[in-house]
Amino acid sequence: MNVFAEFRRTVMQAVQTLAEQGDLPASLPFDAIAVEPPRDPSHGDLATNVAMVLGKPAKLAPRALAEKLQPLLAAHPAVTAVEIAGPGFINLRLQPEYWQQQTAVILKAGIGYGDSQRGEGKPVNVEYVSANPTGPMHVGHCRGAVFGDALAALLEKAGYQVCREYYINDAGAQVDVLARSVHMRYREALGESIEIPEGLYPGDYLKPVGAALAQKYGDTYRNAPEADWLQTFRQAATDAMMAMIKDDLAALNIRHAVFTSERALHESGAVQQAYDRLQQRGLIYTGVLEPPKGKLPDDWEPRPQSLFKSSEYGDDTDRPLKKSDDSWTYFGADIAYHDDKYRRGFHSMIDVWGADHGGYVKRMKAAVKAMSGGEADLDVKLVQMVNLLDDGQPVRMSKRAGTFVTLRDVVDEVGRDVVRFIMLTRKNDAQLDFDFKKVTEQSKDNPVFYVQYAHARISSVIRNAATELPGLDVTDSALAGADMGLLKHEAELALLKLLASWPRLVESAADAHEPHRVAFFLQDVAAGFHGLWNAGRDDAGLRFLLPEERELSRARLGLIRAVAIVIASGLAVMGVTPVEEMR
RNA sequence: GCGCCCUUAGCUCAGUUGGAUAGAGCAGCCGCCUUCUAAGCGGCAGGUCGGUGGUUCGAAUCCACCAGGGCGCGCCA
Repeated sequence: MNVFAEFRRTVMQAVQTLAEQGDLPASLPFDAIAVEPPRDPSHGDLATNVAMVLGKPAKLAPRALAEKLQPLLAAHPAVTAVEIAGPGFINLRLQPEYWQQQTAVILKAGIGYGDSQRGEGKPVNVEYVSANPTGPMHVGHCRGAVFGDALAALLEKAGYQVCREYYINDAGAQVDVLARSVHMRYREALGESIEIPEGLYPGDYLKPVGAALAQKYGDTYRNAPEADWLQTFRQAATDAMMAMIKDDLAALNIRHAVFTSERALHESGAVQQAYDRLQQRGLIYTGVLEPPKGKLPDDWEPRPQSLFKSSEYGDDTDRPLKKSDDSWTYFGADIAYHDDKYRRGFHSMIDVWGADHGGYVKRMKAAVKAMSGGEADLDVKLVQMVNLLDDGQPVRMSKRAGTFVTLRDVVDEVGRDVVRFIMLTRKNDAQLDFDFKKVTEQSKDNPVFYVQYAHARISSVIRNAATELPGLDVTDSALAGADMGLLKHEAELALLKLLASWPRLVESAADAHEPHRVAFFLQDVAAGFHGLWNAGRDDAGLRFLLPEERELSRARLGLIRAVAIVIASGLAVMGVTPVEEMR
């Protein structure tokens, strides 16, 4: 249950009632009506802009409209006061009982608290990572991986049916380079002493792939022409690389449901079919592109190519689907891939890309719009760079010097939960510093620690309850039966109100495709809890465990368990495991 | 030259999709441990929301132009 959504319905019903009485025009637009927590808590529990939004269409001054609504809203049993403020805000105050009972709601819902039906089970496709299958994942892939996975979890919590998907770029020239690199390792495994030429992949991770091929084929392909072995080696190599990548992702607890191969799209004819469909719509022509502005390549010359009219769908220029030698461009295949998603029933697609692909966004959105006749929507989330630091000093990375930082290095160094949490502490389009020293520091500078510490403290209190209050049933279902009316302190009520806004946050974060909001929300919740904890130091009457007052203790244990549940629920979206104790 | 993103406290960043007096952490200053983990908490101070116009009841948020920073810019992937 979402408090704000519930009262939004109450507000709309009040407007409806006035309309039926003839006091307001019928069919007023409800879309812009919002019921929110007011920024300043002294304004009350809930604030609505209804009078200001409907003032103009109803041809009434906002404050006059608010006055008409006032008695209707005051009739709600939980409402204790309806105040009109400023330009026409309506502020509602609710009975403390209303908030107090949210404790039991949370305890009963458990980790599923905040689950929403906002998505109505609609399918959403989230494509993320999609690192080229040419080597292990490096730290640069990490943020997109975590972001995409958390976004997928967030959308699931908001009631969407989510497909986590990975696009394998196994058709370009880079996988041929991979195959040649593996052939070198194959020869090496057969006893040759080799030197990896410039332009091939030098990494040691290809040695076992070469060795396996040597085992399997002996020296069959040792001196054979490339045409004999390229396909076989390419397949073996990309399979091995994908296995390695899946392994790296598993270290982050990331598992995609669908892997789509670019090569398979070519081989099945899907690329050609997508091309044909666009051609039938008259969106393809043969033309010559303008030379690129700024830096003109030395060897630039005008050549006719197959172009897609992406400029008709918001792109800056038309884009090539085929190269001048008539082979497919990457974009050509990517259109087929998105067409394939659309045909699998996804009218809502999200792609998570690195920021260096920003120049590609417009054409891909244009393609999705064109293919689906405007039915499907693509949102591209660009994930900015991560600056790796160690105690404030930039970590220099160089493949040649062997200081290349892989995803696995980072996870091994600081742990999966830390990586996942930190990667979500910035909005996706802002750069992020990742400091090995700071992220493992146990202080409130470190948001992972701060939130985990709150959860651990609550677990500690529950453990201590056994000795302080012998015989007390501290299961959630038992605590839900406590007299929550005893939670009267201002700080307790403030914390309860914050917890009750979790379902609303899930929905707004899911709408905006912004999982980082969960991380910030959890820091607020943790701060509220730590504050309450310390209030018990100044005033012993505010402690959670009071042997003399069993019923009050039960209510407070219920409250802090509700805090733990909301933290666990948020961490679940982020893919982080809540801890029971620190170390 | 063009496109996209960014610009909020000394620093790092939020800002509930246009709401009321713009928030948090760090750094600075002042307090709080015989009590459930002080690994924490409370308080003070700190702002022309890059700039100028516009849209409206109302703008950090939307639009236009300008300035600064980042990324990208024929067939690469």
